[in-house]
Amino acid sequence: MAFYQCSECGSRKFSFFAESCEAELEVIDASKSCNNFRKGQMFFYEGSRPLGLYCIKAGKIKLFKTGHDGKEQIISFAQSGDFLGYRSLIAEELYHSSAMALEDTSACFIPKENFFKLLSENPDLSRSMLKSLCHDLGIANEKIKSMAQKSVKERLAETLMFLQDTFKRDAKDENLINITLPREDIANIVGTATETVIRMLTVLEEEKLVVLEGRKIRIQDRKGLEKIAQVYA
Amino acid sequence: MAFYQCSECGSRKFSFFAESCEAELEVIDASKSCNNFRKGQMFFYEGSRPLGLYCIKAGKIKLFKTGHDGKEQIISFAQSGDFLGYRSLIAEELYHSSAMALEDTSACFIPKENFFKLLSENPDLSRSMLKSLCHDLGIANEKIKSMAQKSVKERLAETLMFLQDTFKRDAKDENLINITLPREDIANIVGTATETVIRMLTVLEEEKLVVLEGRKIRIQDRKGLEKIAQVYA
DNA sequence: TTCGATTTCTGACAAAAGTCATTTTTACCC
DNA sequence: GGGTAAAAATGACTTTTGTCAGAAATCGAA
Repeated sequence: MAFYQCSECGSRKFSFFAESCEAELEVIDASKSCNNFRKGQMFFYEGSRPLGLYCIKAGKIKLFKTGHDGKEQIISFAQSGDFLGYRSLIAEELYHSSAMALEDTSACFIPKENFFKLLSENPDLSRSMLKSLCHDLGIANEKIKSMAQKSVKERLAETLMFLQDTFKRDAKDENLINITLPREDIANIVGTATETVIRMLTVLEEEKLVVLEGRKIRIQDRKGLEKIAQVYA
Repeated sequence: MAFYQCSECGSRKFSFFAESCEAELEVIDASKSCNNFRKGQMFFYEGSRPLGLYCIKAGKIKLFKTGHDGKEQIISFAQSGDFLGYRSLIAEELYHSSAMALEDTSACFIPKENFFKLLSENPDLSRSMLKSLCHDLGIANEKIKSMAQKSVKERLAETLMFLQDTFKRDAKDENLINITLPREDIANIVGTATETVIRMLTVLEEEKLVVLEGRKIRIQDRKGLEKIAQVYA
């Protein structure tokens, strides 16, 4: 397995290590291991014990929970520069969700002891994670409101914009959502049935808001989607 | 307005200041102000700028978001020992929710500069908040799954148990939910219509799981509720 | 390229939950 | 302690979304 130095990593600027000094990067290098994950491979499963965290170098990952009937609920995505699996680690809990690679992924694993040492020795890291968690909690609360109050169509519009924004980083065509998800996965973000997503996508296409290009989705009228999603109260 | 010293405060043991030393408590005392809020009074409104945070001495508060049609979504509650309004403060955002006293409440206000100073000087505070936020984010994600996958009846059962657990601290009768909420507020936690909550409560009463005592709700069969809520996968 | 499997799409129907109108009950205030 | 406004409860009906079955399209591997 190849080893990638943090100092050479192009994803570092997107990560919590963006501001870390050379000395700290060397400490991280000394404790980490680099791994490749094939599309479909699992990082961890709900209910298992966190032993550290992953810092994503390249690739895309979905984080999801599994309901009593086996249906997935996608909670979030991770991509280059993101930390993966740190929420449960810091909370000192078992994993509350599972993580699966959506494409071939390369990631570095930092064992928990080393990570906690970094955290206690670096107030800036601690502060930036604190800030990021507060932001994420705000997003989660907003999602709860959406689930409670918005229709499937509104939530789908919201989700399409979210996907566009989230994966625009290395998009060649910024209006073409830069991740290919089966309709089932989209349904598992929106929180509805696959058939309902399919029907609603057809409606959005009829309304000239999106264009369906096979499995890819093009955002045709972002303003129109925002209006439907009722982003503005 | 009376002033309460942190060192004398009975709620401190439930707060992030539980482990703070005398010296730190004096620093907090020096910067804070104590306030009383009448039932129905607002702490802050969605969209306004955080100027600090509240530490609750006594009383109960609801945190909620308002949807485009004016419907509230209750996000969480705060009670003695809880910090209020720190998520937006730390994220450096405008408030994403509003906070209203559900009963007469007494709380101390800590201005943001003083709080950030405390945070930067006290790694233990920072670490315990980090841990707590990670825990809360886990709860929020679980709620998203519930909203997406569970029926109203299942979510109501979940909510009743949540209310019992959350407010059991100074309950005289542990099976009687120790907070009186109108059905509308319960609906705004569950994420459904008021009439639906009323109907489902009737069903749960018919099934001998709860007893409705006016506006108060008694948990008759906790195990039965757990079964309905599908807490166990 | 072609086959086979998976995914997408469509239709018919069922179930869950929302809405609106009205009655009954409760809590609260003088 | 009675009157009143608010909240809870109930009923009828509508809308939204889910489910199941089956057809069409797409994708990926040989």
